[in-house]
This record gives sequence, C-alpha cells and structure tokens, in this order.
Amino acid sequence: MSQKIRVRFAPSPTGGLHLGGVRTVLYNYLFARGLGGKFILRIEDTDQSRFVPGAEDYIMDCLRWCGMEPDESPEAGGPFGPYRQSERKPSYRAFAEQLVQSGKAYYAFDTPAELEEMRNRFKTAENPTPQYDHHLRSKMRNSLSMGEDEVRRLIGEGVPYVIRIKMPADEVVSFTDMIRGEVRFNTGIVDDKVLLKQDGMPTYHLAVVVDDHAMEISHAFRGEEWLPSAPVHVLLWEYLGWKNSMPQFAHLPLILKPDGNGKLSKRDGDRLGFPVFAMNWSDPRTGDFTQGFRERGFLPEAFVNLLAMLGWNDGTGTELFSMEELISAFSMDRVHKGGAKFDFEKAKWFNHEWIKRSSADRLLPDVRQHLEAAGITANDDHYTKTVIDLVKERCTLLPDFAEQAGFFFNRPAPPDLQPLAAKWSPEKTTFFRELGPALATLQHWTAADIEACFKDLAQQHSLKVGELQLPLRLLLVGGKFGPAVFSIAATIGREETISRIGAFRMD
RNA sequence: GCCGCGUUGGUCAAUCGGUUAAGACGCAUCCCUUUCACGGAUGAAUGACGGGUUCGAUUCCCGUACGCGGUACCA
Repeated sequence: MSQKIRVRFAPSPTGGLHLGGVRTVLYNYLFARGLGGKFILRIEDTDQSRFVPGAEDYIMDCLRWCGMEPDESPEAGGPFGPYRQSERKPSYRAFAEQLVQSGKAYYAFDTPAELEEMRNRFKTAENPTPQYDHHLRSKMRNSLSMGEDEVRRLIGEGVPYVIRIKMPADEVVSFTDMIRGEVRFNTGIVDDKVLLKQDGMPTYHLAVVVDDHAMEISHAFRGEEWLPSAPVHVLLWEYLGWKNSMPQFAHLPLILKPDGNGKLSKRDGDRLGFPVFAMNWSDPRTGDFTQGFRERGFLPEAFVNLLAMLGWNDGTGTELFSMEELISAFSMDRVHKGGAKFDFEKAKWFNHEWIKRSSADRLLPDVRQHLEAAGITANDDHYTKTVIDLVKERCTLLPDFAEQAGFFFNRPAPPDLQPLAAKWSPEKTTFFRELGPALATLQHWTAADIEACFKDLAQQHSLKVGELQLPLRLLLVGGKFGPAVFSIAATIGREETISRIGAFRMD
C-alpha cells in the first residue's frame, strides 16, 4: 500500500461550482493538508457534448478564492499529468481492450435506438427500467452473443461500438467506506456499464479508475450519489490487476434543500433567494446567471467554515474554525452519514461572526469594494479602517457596510425631525443652535470631550441628555442606527459635525 | 419495481449502553443601551414506529415506515 497520501477533486467542467462541490473539495483539502499529503485537481472532461468554455478557469478561481490551491492541476502541472482526462484519451482505449482480451468486458454494437427499443420491450410493472445486464446481454448485439467472425467483420467495417464491462451474474463485491463502514453489493443487480464510448472517450467509470491509478490516488472522496456504482469501480481495480493499490473510498453525504426533500440545486437558491454557487456564474450557452456567495458578500473564511460544519464537527461544540484550525481538527471518521439541509440563516450567522472577528486590515479591501459598488468612495484607508471597526458588528454581509457606514463618507440628507415635534421645546431648539459654536471651542476633538461638552450645554439649559441624543444622531447619521453618537462625531471630524448640526431645523 | 444509503428539536447537531438527551442557528421574553447592533440571562422545542438483546437502550440487532440516491454511450 502506498504510504503517500494523495487525494483529488475531479469535477467535470460543465458549469458553476456549487456548495456540495466546494465541500467535497474542502474535505479533500483538509484531509490532505492534515496528513501532509497532496491535493490534486483533475478535470473530467470526457463528455465533449457537455463541455462549457470557461468552466475550468472558474473552478480554479473558486479554489483560489477559498484558499485551497491544488498541488497538482492542469494549470500548475505536476509529475502525474496530464490532469485533463481528454488528454489521456489513448490510454483508456488500451485498458478497455485489455479488459475485453481478459474476458472482463465486451464489444457492444447496439445503437441508441436499439437500446431504447430494448427498454421498452422488456419493461414491466415489476421492472420499469430494464438494465443491460447478465439477463439481457445475450439478447443484444455484442461480442458475447455473436460469433467471433461477425464481431471481427463489424469492427472491420467500422461499425461503431462501445465496450461494456461484463458484470458477474452472482458475486458479492464489498469494500470499506471510511464513513459508512462495510458496504456490499450483489453484482447480479448492477448493469454492464459502458466503459468506452462510441467516440473513443471513456465513461466516468473507466476514467476514474485509470486516472486514480495513474495518479496514485490513495483516498477517493466523492458524493454519495456515486455509491451505487462503486462496485463497478472496485471490480475494475481488480480486473485491471491493481487491486492492492485501490484507494480508500469515502462517500460524502449530500447537501439537501432547506425546504422539502432532495438534493440542493441552483434552482432552490433562485427560488429561496440565496446563492448556491461559490462565485457568480453565467452560463455562456444559455446565458443563465447564478449568484455566488462571494458576490453576495460572504468572506471566504466564513464560506469555508460553514461548509465544513455541514456534515462534520469536532465533537466539542466549537463551530468557528479558521482553515488552519480545520486542517488540524478534521477527520473523516467524524463526517456524518446523513445528508444535511442547507440553512441560509445559519450561513449568514457564520459570516457575521467572521466579520466581527476579522481585523479592519483584513476587511478593508472587501469593504472598500462593496462601498464603491454602492457609489461610496473611500480613499482614506486609515479613516475607512476606523469606520470598519465602528460598524462591523452590525454587518452580516459585506454589502451591509454600505448601509451602515455610508454616512461616514457622505453627508446624509437633512433628517425629518417632525416625529420629535410632539416632545419638543424651544429650549431644545436653542440647545442645537448653541451646540455648534460650543463644539467649535473644544480643545481636543475626542468622543469623551464631545460628550462632556454636550452634557454641559444640556445642563445649562436644564435639559435631559437622553432626549437630545436622538436628534443629534438624526442630524449626524440621518437615521436611527449606527454606533455611539459621540464616536461618530469624533470620527467624521469637527468641521463636518458642526456642519451637519447646522442643518438643524425644527419649524 | 429493484439495489444502496440514511432517519436525535423548525435547522445544524453532541452522545462511542446508565446524562435532568449538550451546544449552535432561528424564535420568544428579559437585562444592558434613551439609536441600531454587540453582549448577557431565561424559555419553548428532539430520539420515526414495532419487536428483540440487556439489569438498563437514542446508542447494539431485526423488521416496518418514511426520505434520499442510483438504476444513461452524464458526471
């Protein structure tokens, strides 16, 4: 057995990377990093009809954003290339032929139309979807049911064919899943999967095995939807003579939609108003646009954190983990068996926590970008960082900064003080007329001094400080929100403060 | 239909046979704060069902129900 830990994430470049995919990457990454292994990105582009331009770059960008750079990939290269299956095409055919020679696979000439005809012909109430299996293969056109000469003739004539695995009629295949323990299947109920397609490309089943072997993958993690075809893969490892280097498998639980049942899809996100992709994605063929967590205002730290907790925990109750902490705490045996419903409220909580615990330095570039997107210019980094520290605890998503901090950069529209009119008095009007001049004489422009000055003046007019704070806030902020008023005044500066107070008007 | 996997509050979940069945999100009430938050406190809310095994089952076994996944020349 190989001592080296080598894991891989093997997406097909057919579109955006969704939550489940990123979580699969993450578990691969954490496992590899925790054990000093290698994390490999391999592109499974064997279905030419589903190829989407840009998808591969998009996947790389997502990994980069999340902080999970592969050690080997199409982009970075590595000693086990190529890392795109389409570039390994010739070798698949050789292995498929080898299987035919050893009697573990066979040629099948059935056309798609014939397959459909077969499914219709054998369909019954008890068997609604007949499989191309040991029961039916003798009734089909393949090298098992036809004479050797005829097979040779058809191939000679260039009649298209596929190569199918010959599943044993009645054997038990079992393996130990790292999450589920021993899993067993009877080979008689699984169909003769196509290994090599008519176009010479392998199907996933052949390709994973050949590639995992070629790349010396030690552990294969993938979604639970692959479990039913695992016996085919196990058999392939055996038939190809590689049984003792077969990776350990772990089939990850699915991420389910928040309401109802079923796998989470991007449709659910659209329907319920939350992203399911890591980053924005627009399909170049259909023009379909899907929002990403990044653009919605999530920090990658939070995104990674929340994904990690969807199906795994360290057993202590801790929920906030940095990537480094995850790497040392993660273990495959604490991954859940059951699927988890995605909860966007909890996802937002993670982001809120990460915003609160991140420094203004860390937040600055992201915040500035979101401020600019809202038309707010923030040139002064020092000033912006002060503002960030003042408002970050009330921001759940990055765009909230625009709402929470806008008044630090742009003077708010003159506030409507009418709601205060009922409890107003001429003394209060006088107070606000005198406040500006009083502040102008302050020696030090600090929150504490501003507050002291404010209170002195209030006392001189025998007014309650509390009743004056809200109007001041309205003047400075333009609304009933934001950090402590005197801190705001201290931050926006003397001139600006006095100027905003000058807008006071109570008719 | 068949095969596989799963099932602890609304959601994420701890428990490796013995607990008043943790904790978190969300929700409700209260405190703090004459803003909004943060923070603190309290509360409501959970082992699908039926059989076993055991002195004792949420935990182990079997069955049922339910859910999901698969059943493609897609991954």
